[in-house]
Amino acid sequence: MDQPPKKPKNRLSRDIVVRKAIEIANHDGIHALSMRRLAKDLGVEAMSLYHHFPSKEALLDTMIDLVFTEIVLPPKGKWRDRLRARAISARAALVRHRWALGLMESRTSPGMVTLQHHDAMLGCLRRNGFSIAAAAHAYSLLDSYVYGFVLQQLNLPFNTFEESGEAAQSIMTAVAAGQYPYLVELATQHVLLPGYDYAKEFEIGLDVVLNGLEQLRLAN
Amino acid sequence: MDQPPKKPKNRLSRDIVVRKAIEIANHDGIHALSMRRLAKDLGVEAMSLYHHFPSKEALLDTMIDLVFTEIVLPPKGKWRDRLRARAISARAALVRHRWALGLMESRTSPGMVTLQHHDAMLGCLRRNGFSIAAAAHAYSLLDSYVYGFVLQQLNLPFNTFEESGEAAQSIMTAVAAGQYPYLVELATQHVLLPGYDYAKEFEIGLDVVLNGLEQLRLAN
DNA sequence: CAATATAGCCTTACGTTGTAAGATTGTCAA
DNA sequence: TTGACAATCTTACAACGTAAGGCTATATTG
Repeated sequence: MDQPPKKPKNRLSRDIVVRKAIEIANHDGIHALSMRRLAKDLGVEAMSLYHHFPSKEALLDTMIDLVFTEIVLPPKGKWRDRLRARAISARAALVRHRWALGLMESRTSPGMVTLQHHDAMLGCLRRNGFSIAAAAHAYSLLDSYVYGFVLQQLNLPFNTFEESGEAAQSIMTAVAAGQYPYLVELATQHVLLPGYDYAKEFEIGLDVVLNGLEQLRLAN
Repeated sequence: MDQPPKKPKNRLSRDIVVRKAIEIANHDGIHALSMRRLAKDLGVEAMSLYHHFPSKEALLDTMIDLVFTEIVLPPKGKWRDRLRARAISARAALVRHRWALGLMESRTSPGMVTLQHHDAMLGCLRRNGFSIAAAAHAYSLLDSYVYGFVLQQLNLPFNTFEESGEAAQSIMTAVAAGQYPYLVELATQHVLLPGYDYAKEFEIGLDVVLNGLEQLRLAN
């Protein structure tokens, strides 16, 4: 009845689990996140996780909700500045957690935090002269831009231009053959130039969108 | 040496395979698309598919490329009308194939068709008074809006409001408790009203974006 | 204090997945 | 007819999510 090094009893919790899951997804990609891998990183067996989450789906939902927690809507200030800050915050969060957008697509239930967030956004619009219809338009337009920009940023062709793959080879030959002249022009004379920052691209488009929102607001 | 019903020798081909794969994904969801299921629907064994595609990943890439084929950029007309038609065409294709957006995120190589498409878009801008920088901005803004709108449309909260689930229950109690007042307002007084069409929402935002592009064009 | 309940973790097992390796077959050329 | 080659099938394996139930340390109760 010897009692070997008594385990310190590091209990799990929903919070610890989901945080480690996000860590894995951020570090090794969402495909690397399996229940067994997650359990091992927590010093535990796979089935133990099911005492805290009914399924992997539920875990993924919780992860997304936690990402939305990182998106902040400033409570004070001019509506335009608040929406602008929130958009920038949202983009940052979604880029920090590259896996989040891809997960959103297949997720079913929005989650409390997400709903709360949407509600706050609509509130900001409604209390600043946007009619219900205009608020719907603005909400749709602004978030569409943010999500879409991130989606595009995450798999920009230029990311893969420098990659070494079999596919890259055939692409390069096509480029050399004079196909894609405008893509080449854009790459060589703009994107690949030193000092180019894609984040700036985001804010330029964002200001265009915000100008559009102002029109929507005034048009009633 | 009896020869039972001689098989008509329906040979496979990349095209037949990818088309059936899309059919399955459209009909039963992308999660239902396994190599075994796909093979069975083609009257074949799973491993036979690997003579036409090196991996499932390659198959998925090809599927996405085929979706992009459905996005048409009218070759003639005013640039604004062309871009508008393309955006509408793009949204239609991405909604027709709900799985495509979710796949884009994890895909690595763009594929010839996709690159060709991007190049045509840039060409339309460059040949209509957009500077390289302005073309980059416009390209980014327009596609971001389209992708983001579809992403949002595919998992709109309102889709799940009427669903019967455990999660829906807790949401409804929160709604009844007066949380999410602006979401409720939007739902009851706008979205859930007869005659509301989300497609119209898309075109409203699209025109705002196109107005913004015009500004970008004139500003240099 | 001892007895019992229970929450937290583990073991085992099943069906499904993508796909590696190699056998088998059907088709066409010589 | 023979041979070659391309297309298909058989078998097998490791990894996946997770159902069912067992074990054990801690908390609750008498």
